[in-house]
Amino acid sequence: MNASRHSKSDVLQAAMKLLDEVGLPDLTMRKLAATLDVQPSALYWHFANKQSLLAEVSNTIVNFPKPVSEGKTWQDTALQTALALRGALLAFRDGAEVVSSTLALGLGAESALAKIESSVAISNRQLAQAAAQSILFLVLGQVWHEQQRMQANSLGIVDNLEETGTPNLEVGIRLILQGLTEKVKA
Amino acid sequence: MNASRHSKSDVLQAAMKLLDEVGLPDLTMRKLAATLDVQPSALYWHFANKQSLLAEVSNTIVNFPKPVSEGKTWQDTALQTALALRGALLAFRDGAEVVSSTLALGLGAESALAKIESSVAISNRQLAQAAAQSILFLVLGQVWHEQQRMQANSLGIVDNLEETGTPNLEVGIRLILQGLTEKVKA
DNA sequence: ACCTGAACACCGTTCAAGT
DNA sequence: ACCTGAACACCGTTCAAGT
Repeated sequence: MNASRHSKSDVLQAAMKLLDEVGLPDLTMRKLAATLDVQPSALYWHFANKQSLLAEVSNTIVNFPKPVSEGKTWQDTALQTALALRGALLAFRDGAEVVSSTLALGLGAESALAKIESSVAISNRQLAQAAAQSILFLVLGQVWHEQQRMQANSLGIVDNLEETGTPNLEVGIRLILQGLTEKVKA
Repeated sequence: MNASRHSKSDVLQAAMKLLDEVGLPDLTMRKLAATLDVQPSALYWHFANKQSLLAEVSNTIVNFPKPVSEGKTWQDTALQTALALRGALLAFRDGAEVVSSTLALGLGAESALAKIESSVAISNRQLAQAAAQSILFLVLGQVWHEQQRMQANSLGIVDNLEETGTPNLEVGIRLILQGLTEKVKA
């Protein structure tokens, strides 16, 4: 089906496609190689190891455009940025888990934090950083939860339908922004 | 060294000891069996699978006493509860990752959320729940990050010494509590 | 520049059978 | 009640060699 050779970005694209189709637990180097009609060992010419591959997958997932800030309060911009991150994570199966792990290992996806942090337009940068981190973890945690439920539901596990996805997220973000606003006022 | 047979709680204890010694990636069923002088298959008499084992590990990790609330504002109690959770997660190697995963899969550790939620003594329970979830994800995300850095450092990876562990966490929690306080006042 | 072939050192899990 | 033995169906990764 495909006799030609592959570039690094071919492998990355195939990885993201496979991730979206089968989820993170089934995204193995061997299955990825199979989709490219190649031996597993061939992948190691393009990427040092699986973690590096997943790091680039993560970078691609969180590479969404930063919402414009014209004519909005910084609080609005920050909220929009957080929701844009949520959307980016939801665009790929298990996106939140992939990005969380990469971030925890310090291997990539830092732009997610950077975008949120730059949207928090207050002069106390130390405070802005703490708030941005909080928002980041909140979005990652909530979306991870949400995506896991999606998979559980698709597998027929009934899961006591306690649907509190987006509302809770937005409420949480607003609480942080509210706290920030008060703290800056004082 | 140990010719006697084992109970379920023996296995659980051994799992937690091994986790603390070698970390989550090396906590395998085969290695766990070896520490008990038993075949890997023996573990499956006690636990249906590895996830169930990790769920019980998670439950044990987050089984810390809820701080007393006498003579404190609910904001103080909530903060103390969050910090107690932080301490509980830090008490075991990779504690945050273990608990995060179990929570995401919906297999256990719900008491962590319950304790935080019950400390948020406001009448709007919907709001309290959103805030509690935010605090939970914040603590988990931050401690995960922290524990990963600990391991990276212990492996000699220099890691640009950007030490912002506890301070950021406490700041983030205070922001949420501040936002909550304002919202309740209004 | 990109891939094969073969191997190494592992995994989680099942299941019949033993005591 | 608790465990063994043996197997099944996988993993990630390395490395010499090929084109």
